[in-house]
Amino acid sequence: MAHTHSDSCPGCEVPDLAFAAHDHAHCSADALSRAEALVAEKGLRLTPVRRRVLEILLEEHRALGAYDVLTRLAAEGFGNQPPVAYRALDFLEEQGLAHRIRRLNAFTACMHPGEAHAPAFLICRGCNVVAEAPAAPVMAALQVAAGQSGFVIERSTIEALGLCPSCQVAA
Amino acid sequence: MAHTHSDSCPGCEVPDLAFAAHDHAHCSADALSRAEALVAEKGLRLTPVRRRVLEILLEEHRALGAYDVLTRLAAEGFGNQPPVAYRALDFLEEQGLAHRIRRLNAFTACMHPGEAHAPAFLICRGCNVVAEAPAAPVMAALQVAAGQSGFVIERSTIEALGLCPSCQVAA
DNA sequence: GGTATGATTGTTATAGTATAACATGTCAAG
DNA sequence: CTTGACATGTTATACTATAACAATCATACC
Repeated sequence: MAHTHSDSCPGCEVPDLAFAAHDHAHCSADALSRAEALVAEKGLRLTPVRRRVLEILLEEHRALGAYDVLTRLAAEGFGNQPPVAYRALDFLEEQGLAHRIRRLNAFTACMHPGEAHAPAFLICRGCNVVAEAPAAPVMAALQVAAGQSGFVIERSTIEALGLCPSCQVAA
Repeated sequence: MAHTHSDSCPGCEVPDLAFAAHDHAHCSADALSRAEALVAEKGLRLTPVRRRVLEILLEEHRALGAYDVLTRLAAEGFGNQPPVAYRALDFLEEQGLAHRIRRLNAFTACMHPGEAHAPAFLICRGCNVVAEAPAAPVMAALQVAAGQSGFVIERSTIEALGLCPSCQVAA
């Protein structure tokens, strides 16, 4: 691993790196190496398709549709049928290396793989950037609301649509 | 309006009525009359299709897919093409009379129309019941998380998948 | 090395969700 | 009674996702 997530990564202390100027090459190389470590640790395989899909997602802080990913895979000689993309995306999601953005029917790379997190997403409708926000307090509040009626949460979806700082200025 | 939401409705004080035994005929008649009042207030029309779609959603505390709704509409002599259902559902959602449950690609009637609320949903994977939970604290936490990076939230999706009390016992 | 085993990928086919675009009909204001 | 806005119906199509099976690859074991 390049670092322990708090040192030497400009912006990693900031809740949502994605909206701020940052060394993107660094932040995605970092996520990739963490991904490899995590998968190896679990005895699973980051095969070429899976790895390439993760790289594709890491290339941007936007969410990509399964068919967007598929198109790029096909152009590189991988299979060109939907299951090829969906299976890799599902694998990445199960391993916590990518997240599904339900509002967009799309997927985005996880920027904090390995750290336990039920993430919250900030989706800018101006530039389409998707940022992961610190969700612990949000989850806590949701747990309280659910607990009042004895409901037990297994998975949760927390997404906010709005405008990032830059796009507010533009508007 | 049958009541002001805090009096005489057994369960209306409970955060999520849906999982508890309650007078469903009452709670849905109530939501319907509130819906009519709200729409009239805005100078809009609760046409037969729209009204019927709302009634269909109110018949259960589950989320129905657009095509489920469409099937029932068609059986009653309304149009049988997707836009008929989607337009009514979109209208209801815009007016805050129904909500889209993104995890399920489905829609559910709003149980608290008129009260300002960015709702949170508890979705039971056992019995498929969907309950609206008090979301103010959740939204507040989300606002804080977003505010840390200057992101302005316009709409949000908060959904939890899990098990309701009854289904926990069953499992 | 050979081979059984399970995981992964490729492919075909189809299911499920949603919207664009245009024609027709309805209603209320003038 | 006509105009204009809104609502509905219809055709066609786009987008998203999965089931089912075949072929391939990797690994562990003999």
